[in-house]
Amino acid sequence: VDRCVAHIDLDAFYVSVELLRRPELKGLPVVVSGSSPRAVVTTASYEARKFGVHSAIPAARARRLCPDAIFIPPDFVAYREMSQRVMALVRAAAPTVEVAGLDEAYLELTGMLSPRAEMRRLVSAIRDQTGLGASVGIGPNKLVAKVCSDADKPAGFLQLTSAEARTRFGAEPPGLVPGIGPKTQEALSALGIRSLAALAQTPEATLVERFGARLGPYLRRRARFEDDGAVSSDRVRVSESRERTFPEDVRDPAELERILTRLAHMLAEDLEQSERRGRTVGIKVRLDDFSTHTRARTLPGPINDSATIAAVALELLRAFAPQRPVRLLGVRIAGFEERASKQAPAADGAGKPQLALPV
DNA sequence: TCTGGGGTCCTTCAACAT
DNA sequence: TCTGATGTTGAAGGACCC
Repeated sequence: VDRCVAHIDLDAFYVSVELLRRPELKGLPVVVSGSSPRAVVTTASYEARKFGVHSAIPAARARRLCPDAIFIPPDFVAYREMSQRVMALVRAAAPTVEVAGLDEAYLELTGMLSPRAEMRRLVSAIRDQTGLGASVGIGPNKLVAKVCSDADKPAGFLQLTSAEARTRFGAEPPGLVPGIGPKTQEALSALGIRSLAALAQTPEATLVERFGARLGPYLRRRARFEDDGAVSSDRVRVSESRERTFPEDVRDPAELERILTRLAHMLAEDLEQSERRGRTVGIKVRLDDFSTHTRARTLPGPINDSATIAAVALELLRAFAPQRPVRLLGVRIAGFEERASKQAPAADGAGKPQLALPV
């Protein structure tokens, strides 16, 4: 049975939602980002990208790169609402859909007579009913589908086999492929491996030696565009957190405790509303040198009240007693109790190893 | 000049159980 | 009883993703 998977990705999603409300900005460089001195760009319009403004760069740098850009603060409520409208259309197009963020989804199309036509219809439906543009990739697995949707945007539509993907992207750096980030790419480069083709041809033993028994073979499979990961609808949240980066580092312990208490309340509010309880409460502390530290404690039973979360979090913070100015503080809960579950068979599709690479 | 917020999952290590 | 292999849990740190 030949698999067929599609990946659909909304083009410049946040910016596009903003342009629906403010069409007079169409054609201009538009950037969605927070305004704090430490904010980063969440999305840039294609006009802004010409100036080198991309997601994840500091907003201050974006302003220098493109002083004429229109900066708009993010409105996640609007994006979530629009995302739900789009995903309803996506789910109507295939029985198995994996939503992978507000602006993208995988569709299992195996066995479908005309996947291309179906995806064309879906893109049209999204455009007609929401005004948003989307790019589509189709392939024998999620990896090929994802790389294809990315390669051709905006308004892309690309279908490749694994062999075709190897040919087309062989000269690209390994980081083109999802799952190979900056650290891994750097480690590969140190081995002289600077392209997907080179990675695909590297003996497995070499990669195992450097990256371990799981990550090594995984990297080689990625470069060969092999992927047996399942398109899985029902994914359950494993943890939930609230965190804040301060405009300026905070040293005062009392101030940190007030902030942590507030974060605990925000987290608890959500948990109580959705009637979820967890056993593990943790904190996250990022210091001025950007080192990140976490501390956690598992309680005898599940809880979700703000008093308990705050109490545990404060204890953890006092025990950690940061010795440097703090840039970010967060609180997290995990270990949720089973939800009145219709047990799923946990049909795992091959894990995705990721490894810490010293140096 | 730095580097958000919300997540997932992997690895390592220690403690403990079998 | 001692020792080793092996599994489970929890904690901490990281890599990576959108």
